[in-house]
Amino acid sequence: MLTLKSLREDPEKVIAKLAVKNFDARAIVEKVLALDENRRNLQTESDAILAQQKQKATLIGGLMKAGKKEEAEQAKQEVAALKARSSELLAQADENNKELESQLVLLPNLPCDMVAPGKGAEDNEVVKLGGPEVKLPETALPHWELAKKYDIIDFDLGVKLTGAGFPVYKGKGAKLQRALINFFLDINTAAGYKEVEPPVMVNSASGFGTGQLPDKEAQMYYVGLDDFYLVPTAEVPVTNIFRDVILAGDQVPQKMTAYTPCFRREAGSYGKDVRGLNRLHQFDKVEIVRVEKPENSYAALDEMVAHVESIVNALGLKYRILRLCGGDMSFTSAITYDFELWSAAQGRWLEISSVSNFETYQANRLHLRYRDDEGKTQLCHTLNGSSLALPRVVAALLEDNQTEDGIIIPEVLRPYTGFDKID
RNA sequence: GGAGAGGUGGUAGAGUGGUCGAUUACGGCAGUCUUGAAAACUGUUGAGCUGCGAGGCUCCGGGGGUUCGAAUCCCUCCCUCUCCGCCA
Repeated sequence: MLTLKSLREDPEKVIAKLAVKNFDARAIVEKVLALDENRRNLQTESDAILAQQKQKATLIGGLMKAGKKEEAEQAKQEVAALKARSSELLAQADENNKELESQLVLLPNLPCDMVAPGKGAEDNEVVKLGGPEVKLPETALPHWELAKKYDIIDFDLGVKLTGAGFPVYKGKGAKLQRALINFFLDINTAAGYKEVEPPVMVNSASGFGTGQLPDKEAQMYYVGLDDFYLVPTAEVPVTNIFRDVILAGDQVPQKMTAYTPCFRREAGSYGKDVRGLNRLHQFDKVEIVRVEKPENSYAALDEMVAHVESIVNALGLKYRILRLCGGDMSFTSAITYDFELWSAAQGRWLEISSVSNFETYQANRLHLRYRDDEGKTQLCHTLNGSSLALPRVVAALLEDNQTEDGIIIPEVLRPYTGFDKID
């Protein structure tokens, strides 16, 4: 969430910046500022009364010891009056501050200066086009047909076991999943990211820390009996490693990578956009997460984009990189680059990675700070990116690499798969 | 899941109703000494909110309660450890 300080210092900038995300923030900003002012007034007043109460309590202790019972009784009466007033003020403050927080979390992160305004996906800027052109045989099939033809992914069986969006990978299909996960993890660790294997269920504090709660609650699977959420991305458990942490200056940056299955309810989605592997309720993803000092976070972002691009290049697939416009960016992001692979058989681009800088937005929720050169605590910047999400990589790989006699496995994956063709 | 013991600052570990944001040790930082380092000695060393400042307030796992006063007593939830049960 945004810091109160940034709102107090320049509310008009906040409103103008959020307009880039097509978010009309004026009403909320004004409400927050009023609540903040009220918060400080209530605190000033209650602090003064609490100070008096404490003084008197100490006094009473002395009187009791000295055996001056009557004076002590008198003082107790006085405290009772103070206490009535202070508890009233504290109750008011409590209510005020809850309201303040509930308003504050409604404000999305500010887009950074590089982000252009825009309504939706059609306004995103293509910053790079790469990879080989795709030439498909006459008989080219979409991946869901290929999956059936070679018996490598069974969507119907998943429906039987669980429901739509929970495919079963079989044979070379299953092996390919494992190969991709290992390949991604290896290339990430080689680039200096530390591998972690986090839980795939998190508590609500973690859900709040990265911004899934309260606004995206309906996107997550919820285990009610234990009050846990299935992770929608490894970003949640990995970033929350740093919740309530103050890092020493030399402990920043932190670079982590993790594989997890990801669980998303995707309520209300249907149609050909969700056909096959295009959108699933459970899918595999390898994530990279970084914690940076503010002055380094944009260099880190560029590095992450270049890193993801190197992975995509290694797979030899046609891709493009988009810089998302304000209207298409996520709630918590300050800037996002999306990677898409071209699916010739479907005639559409498939998103396989999203790399974002959150600046202090998550860190403020997480209470993630570092100690600067002067020994002061400062909020860190957090970043993350997919490197990569598997299903659409598999979709593009199956479709773009199909030949008359099978699907060709990219060179870099062969040490992991142990086969060079699916046939 | 059952029984018991616990959760205190970066760490270890005191503190069972009053001047305790908390003894002490270790660690960290600064200084003295030293050619330099170590050792020794001295000082310093939690976080947040608030205030121009002096200062004030809050926080001893979370929440609630008792009391003039709570780290300390009560209730409740969470977590850790030991034993038993179960089990990959």
